[in-house]
Amino acid sequence: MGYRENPRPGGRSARVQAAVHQSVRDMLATMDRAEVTIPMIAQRANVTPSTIYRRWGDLQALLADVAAAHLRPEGEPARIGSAREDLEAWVEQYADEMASGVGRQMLRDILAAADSANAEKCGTYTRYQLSVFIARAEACGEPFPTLAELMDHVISPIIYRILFDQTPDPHYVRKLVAKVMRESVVSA
Amino acid sequence: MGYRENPRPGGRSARVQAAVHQSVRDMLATMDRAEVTIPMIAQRANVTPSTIYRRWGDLQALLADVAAAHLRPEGEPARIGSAREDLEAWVEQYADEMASGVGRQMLRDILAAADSANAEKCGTYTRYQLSVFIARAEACGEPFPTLAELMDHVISPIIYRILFDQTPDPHYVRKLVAKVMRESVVSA
DNA sequence: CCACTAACGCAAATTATTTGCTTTTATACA
DNA sequence: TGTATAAAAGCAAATAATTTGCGTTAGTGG
Repeated sequence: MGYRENPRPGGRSARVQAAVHQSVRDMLATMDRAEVTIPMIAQRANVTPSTIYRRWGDLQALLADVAAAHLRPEGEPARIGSAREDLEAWVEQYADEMASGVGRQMLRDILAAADSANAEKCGTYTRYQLSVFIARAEACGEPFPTLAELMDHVISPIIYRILFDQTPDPHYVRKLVAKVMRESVVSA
Repeated sequence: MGYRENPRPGGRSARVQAAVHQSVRDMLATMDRAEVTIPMIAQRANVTPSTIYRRWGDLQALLADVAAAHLRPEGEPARIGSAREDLEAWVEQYADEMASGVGRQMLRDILAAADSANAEKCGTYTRYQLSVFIARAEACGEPFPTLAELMDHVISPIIYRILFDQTPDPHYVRKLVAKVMRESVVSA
């Protein structure tokens, strides 16, 4: 009865999941989110609507699932130079992606879902990425903010602005990073 | 054809709006959000479903409207002592309310709506409340953070935690306020 | 008091969702 | 290799939500 969280790769279930996810991405790219329906997604994915209803429950949950999958990091963030430079580059790209139309919509879909599992997942992704920079800095003996400081004073303000409709521009993002770095130096 | 944003008070339209809002609040208090439907809301409000569909569009939008109405501040925040004390008390209550089950759900409803007008409204409410503390501090010559500092380093982290499922506890909230106050003193 | 129109009610038509039952298909084990 | 098993998919009927056209009501301004 229960659907497994991570279907065995290559199985039928995995194929259906991939087809449905792809279908959702296609539709979101083509048309307005408000006119996307489960029957349409099902048709494009060559699947019956009831399959989607049984597996995901409703549109909200499906969209949240697709969004979370998209937001999952591919690997470790790029290494350019110092941990600070790496962080700056990463945050700037993060802000850009989240503030884009698609990114914003994904955020909303994730937060709107009744089940907060995807939201948690997202937070975990971000914390993981940041912890990589922290580890690098530590390895070099470079002074660096803590994870909590980065989450509270860099990530949170960016996300807040995006959600409440004030796009964070690159200059603003750099200022946030600069500030948190300055404080970490002082306290070190 | 168009529905006016603020119906004339006392008119039929205003009565319908009040009845529907009340109905929504009643239902959210009684039952799970997932089982609330427009036909049910309509019945309890003694209104036809089509009235609700025509006026609000869909459940998301209606819930966002109700939530935004609930979040609108009643008046100026309480005056207890210094601006700092006032701020501390207010933020603590703000965090509590937003982190509660109902508050969290309202936040989500507001953010999930296709139209971001309600989200913006909410942000404006918060900024307005904070600006009152700033004005008070200025009147007393008390050093105080700027609006941007408060939004970025107090409000944003609180909201982020709530949305991504880490309830901010009172101690954490006090620390945020303490930190932003400390910095404002340094820079003054 | 009358004309005007935004907003509502009603009901039929459409569309989405749920559900019981059947069939398919991976997988584990003989 | 088969064969048993169970998870997940398909199908179709039943239910529920949404949309829409049209007639009615009730505030508003003349």
